[in-house]
Amino acid sequence: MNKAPKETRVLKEHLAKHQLKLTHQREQILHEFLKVEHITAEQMYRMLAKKDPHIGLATIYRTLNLFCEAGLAQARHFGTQTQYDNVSHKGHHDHLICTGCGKIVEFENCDIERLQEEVAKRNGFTIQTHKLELYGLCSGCRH
Amino acid sequence: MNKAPKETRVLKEHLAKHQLKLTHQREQILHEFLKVEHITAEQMYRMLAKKDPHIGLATIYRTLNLFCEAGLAQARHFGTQTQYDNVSHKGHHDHLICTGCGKIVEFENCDIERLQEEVAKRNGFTIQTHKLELYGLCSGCRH
DNA sequence: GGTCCAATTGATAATGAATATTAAAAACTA
DNA sequence: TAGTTTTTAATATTCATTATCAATTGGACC
Repeated sequence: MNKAPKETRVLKEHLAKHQLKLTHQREQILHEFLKVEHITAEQMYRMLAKKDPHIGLATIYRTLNLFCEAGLAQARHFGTQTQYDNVSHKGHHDHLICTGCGKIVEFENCDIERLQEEVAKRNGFTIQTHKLELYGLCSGCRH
Repeated sequence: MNKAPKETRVLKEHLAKHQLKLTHQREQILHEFLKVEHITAEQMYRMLAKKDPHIGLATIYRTLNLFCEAGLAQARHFGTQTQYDNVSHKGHHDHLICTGCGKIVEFENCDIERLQEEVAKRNGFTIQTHKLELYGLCSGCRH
C-alpha cells in the first residue's frame, strides 16, 4: 500500500541536502537493506550479485556508509567485520550472543536504557547511540 | 608486598591446564598489561620496543589473545583497531565514548548489570561477559 | 645438571576488510 | 540535447591481524 516508505524519503532528503544523486544502485541497496535487520557489506554484495546491473563492492561500502550518515543505518564492529544495522527495524539493537553456537537474539529493555541516560547525565554526556552485547551460552549449548 | 598478584596465578593455572609454557615474553607482556586499563597491540609493541629481548608484534597479538582465553583480558573492536581491556582493573568495562573528541570514560552500574541478567534469564541464556558502550558528546564537545 | 620434545618465538608473507583512485557512465540542468 | 557534476565499477592500496616456518626455549623426566 505504501510503495515509498519513510526511509526512502529520509534518504532523498539527505541526498538533496548534500547535493547527492539518487541512483539505481542506491535505490536497490536501500530496497534490500530495508528487508533485513542487519547485514555486512559482503552479504549485501552477494545478495545483489545476481541482479542485472552488477553493483561493485566499493559501491556497497560507500552506500552503506552513506546510509549511516543519513541516519538510516548504524555501523557496528562485530568480530572482524562491520555489521550495518537497520535503524528502522528497532529503536535500538541490543544483542544476546551465544558463544557456543553463535546464535543472536535481539532484545530491548527500557529500564536499561533509562539507566544509561542517567549514567551519561552524571558524566556530562549526551547520548547519541549505544551498543550493548551480552555474551553467554544459550539453553541449547549449556548442557 | 605481593610480588605475584592474582593475575599471575590465573595465567599460570591457565598455562598449566593447557600444556602451555611460561615464557619471558609472556611474563613481560603481562607485567606491562597489568599497569594499564586498556591497550592496543600496537601500543604494547611500542611500549616494549625498548626492552632488551625484542618482542615481535605477532607475539604481542598471540599473547594478548592468550590473555583473553585466560580471562585476564577482553577484546573490544573499536574503530579499526582492537582494544584489549584489563579485566582486573574493573569488574566490568563499560564505556562512555565521546564521538567528538574520542574521550573515553569508564563506569560501572550494578543496576544495569542486574537487568542484563534478567534479560538473559528470560531468554534462556547464561551470561559470561558483556560489552556496553554509550556514544555521545561530552560536555566540552556539546556546545 | 643434561636430554628430549612439544611449545614458542621472530621475521616475514599472507589474508582480508575497508578505502582510494580513475576512467567511463549516469543524473540533473538549462 | 548538450554540458556539468556526481557516481559507478574495477582495481590497486592500505593497514590491522593472522599464518607460516625455521630456529629457539621451557620444563618434565631422568
